[in-house]
Amino acid sequence: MTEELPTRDRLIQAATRLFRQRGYDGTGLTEILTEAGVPKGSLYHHFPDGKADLACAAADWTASEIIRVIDDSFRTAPDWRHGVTTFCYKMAKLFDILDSADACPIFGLLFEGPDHDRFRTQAERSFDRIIAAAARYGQALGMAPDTAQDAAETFIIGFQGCWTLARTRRKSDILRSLPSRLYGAPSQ
Amino acid sequence: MTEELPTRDRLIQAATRLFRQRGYDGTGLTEILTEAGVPKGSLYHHFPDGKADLACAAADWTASEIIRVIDDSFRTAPDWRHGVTTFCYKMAKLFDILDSADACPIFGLLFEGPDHDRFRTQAERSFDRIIAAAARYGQALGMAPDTAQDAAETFIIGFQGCWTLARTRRKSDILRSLPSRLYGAPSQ
DNA sequence: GAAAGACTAGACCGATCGGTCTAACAATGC
DNA sequence: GCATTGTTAGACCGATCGGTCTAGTCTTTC
Repeated sequence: MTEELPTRDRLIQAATRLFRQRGYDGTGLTEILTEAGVPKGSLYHHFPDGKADLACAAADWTASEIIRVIDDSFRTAPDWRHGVTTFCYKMAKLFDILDSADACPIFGLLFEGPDHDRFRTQAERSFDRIIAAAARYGQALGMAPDTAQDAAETFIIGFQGCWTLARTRRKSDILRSLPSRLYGAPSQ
Repeated sequence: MTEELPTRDRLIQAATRLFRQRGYDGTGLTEILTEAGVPKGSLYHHFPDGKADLACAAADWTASEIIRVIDDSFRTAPDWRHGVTTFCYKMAKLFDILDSADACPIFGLLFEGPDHDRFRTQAERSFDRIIAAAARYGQALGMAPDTAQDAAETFIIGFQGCWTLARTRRKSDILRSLPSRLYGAPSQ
């Protein structure tokens, strides 16, 4: 018996994939429904506010996935740099596996969408969750709370910038270059 | 006599503004035309491929504007860090003047649009122009060519990441924090 | 002044858009 | 078996979408 995802999850995952490729406004509900194999009535049942609800769920889900990669990368890391490096290598691998033209739905939410403030708040929450997850590992590795928070922010800022440039150039090596950019910066 | 912009420029600037706020797919031609005060026939005259042409022109124009800020920031800078710092302060000021929810159209192009590869190529070109402009100042300040290129990439990667987080949090201070993140990184 | 090219103007078009809504089916509890 | 709740199903709707196209005006050249 094939493991079948609940309807709601099928919608979220289909939406995540399509929002990644086309952005929020560039993705029509019909495409999502077709990919998820779900009728329209079900969409509004599970997400009463429709497309916007779905987008926020997609961002939450994506943040959770990224946090999972952070967990896998930092759990056994001997130091911060090692954790960051492992994360970048894992994400670079994902980048190669997925179509490299795909964006992250969290970023996409920032740039578009009718309900501007809602999306910005959702993006903020998603970023904050990711940064907090990384900061916890910073602390576990011996950093003071403020230092860990700063390090985590810088890491995620840099990662996000690298992801964007990597997508532009279609080169996952840019993701792998993040640790040396942050921790082996050129001297003045 | 009021200085009146040529039609083409009016279209580009209106598009730049609206793409920034709403993204490519979230912005309709009617809105652009209304804001620019230009009829539809003119749009297709100046931009035969329509909306996509206009988006690419908007990205080019935006890159030129960013390069202008780089020029203003680095022209009299005594060292690299000083140039980066000035740039960040100028952009933070712009961030406060403009609606902070606005994105940069270059980023927007990456996440959406029907003609995917064209937009990616355009974004690549725009980013490369910006990075090259910064790298030239790195060299003028005494860096070896490779080092200057790396420093410029890291700077733009970091800036772009900071811009995104600043937008999420509606705090221009994140932009101002970039130099200390890059050049005063926490030690391991 | 006429011709050609550049540019403006806006009606029209088929397609897609996201949301609404009614009907039907499935699951659970009594 | 019936009632209630949860969930699926898809037709329908008005609005918006970007592009096409014809007609008109303006500018330049001969």
